[in-house]
Amino acid sequence: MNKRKEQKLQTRKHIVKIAKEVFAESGFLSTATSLISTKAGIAHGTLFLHFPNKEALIIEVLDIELSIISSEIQKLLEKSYNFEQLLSEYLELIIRQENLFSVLAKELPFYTDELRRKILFRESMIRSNFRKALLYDIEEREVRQCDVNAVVTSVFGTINYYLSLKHIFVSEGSVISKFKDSILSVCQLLKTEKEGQK
Amino acid sequence: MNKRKEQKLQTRKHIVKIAKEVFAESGFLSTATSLISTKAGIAHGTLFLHFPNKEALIIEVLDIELSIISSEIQKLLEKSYNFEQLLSEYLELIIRQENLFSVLAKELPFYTDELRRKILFRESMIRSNFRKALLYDIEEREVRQCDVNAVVTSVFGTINYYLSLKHIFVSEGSVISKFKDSILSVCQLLKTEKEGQK
DNA sequence: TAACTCGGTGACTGTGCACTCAGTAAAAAG
DNA sequence: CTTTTTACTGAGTGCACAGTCACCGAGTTA
Repeated sequence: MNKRKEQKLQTRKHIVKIAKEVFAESGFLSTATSLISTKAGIAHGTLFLHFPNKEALIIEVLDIELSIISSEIQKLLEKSYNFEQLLSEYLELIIRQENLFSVLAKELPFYTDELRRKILFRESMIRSNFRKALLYDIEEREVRQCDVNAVVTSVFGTINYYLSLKHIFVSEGSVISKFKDSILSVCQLLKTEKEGQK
Repeated sequence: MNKRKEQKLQTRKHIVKIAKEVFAESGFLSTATSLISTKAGIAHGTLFLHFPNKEALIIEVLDIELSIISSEIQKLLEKSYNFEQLLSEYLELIIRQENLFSVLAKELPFYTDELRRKILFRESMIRSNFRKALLYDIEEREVRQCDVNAVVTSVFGTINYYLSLKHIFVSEGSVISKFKDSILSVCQLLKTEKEGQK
């Protein structure tokens, strides 16, 4: 009862590890399960012994990735930055996992409801933190009055745009790195005139 | 030599007409050619008699649609609006063809180079007009100094975001209608303090 | 009218894919 | 040692889809 369970667990872990790599490289939707099994050095059937179907594997991988991201975000928030610094740090976080973020941005419209809900749920939590930061900045008179929701959506939309068309904007390396300053430049518009007018 | 050519032309036109409808409804990528032939009331093979492959049909349909959009944009430009009005009119234009725009926003990352180039070429022309309008506004002191490119990309990114996730934001009807005011609210940030501070 | 042309047909082919299942060998249980 | 359990195998199945081709029949030409 020991050696077998141990082995099975190892195989499962190994599948998840390889799947994570392959998915981040080629996307969840267009990656064939047979590719994962080949890369993992196991039979195709073995995959479906550990996961009832492809989607279950995707969900497993995604849950792991999303919780890692969430905990990183949490760390950022504890430093209680203002909007601009929060955005800057968030962009750095994306850069570190840009392949995955890019895949999600591209494929999100085509996911099943469950997958999409998971992703959008995390995103909405992150957004609410950005809203809070912005509202605080406004109270502190660091930032002009504005439609907080509109600003946050605009920022997320812009990031999403760069990520989903990543391979058009850069042939290799990070899009977000390349356009970080451009994305952050919106913050200048937000600032009250005294500092913003440059 | 007459009746046949006539008939052939009619069939071709009919295919394009039906394809336009089905593609706008279900997207270029996920629409099966067999569905188009069924809806058009012709044999599956007939389709490949008029078009060498699926992509050729897509290109035909897309070229027609894009040129219609281009000419509409041209009309807008002749009225030489400022940035805010131009954006407002552009959003109205999108609303009129929102299904098509939504499909393009979603699928763009997955198109072949040729298809993508066609779409991005039109888009880049439209963007350059937005840049011009914004630069003019800045000269006229209607608008603050800002990173023109960043602002335009941000606006297009936001629109793209709403379009690509349309079915999440609204169950039916137009997303852009719903969020038009929100998208336009960025223009308030652009305005010089005298008017913008509200 | 006979011979030929050609637009249209739809069953068929090939491909890529998720998922299955009878069989195997090694571990666990008796 | 024998029986049972089980992780794993990989050829096979079913499906969706783009694209093909031998054939048909109406239109055109001689």
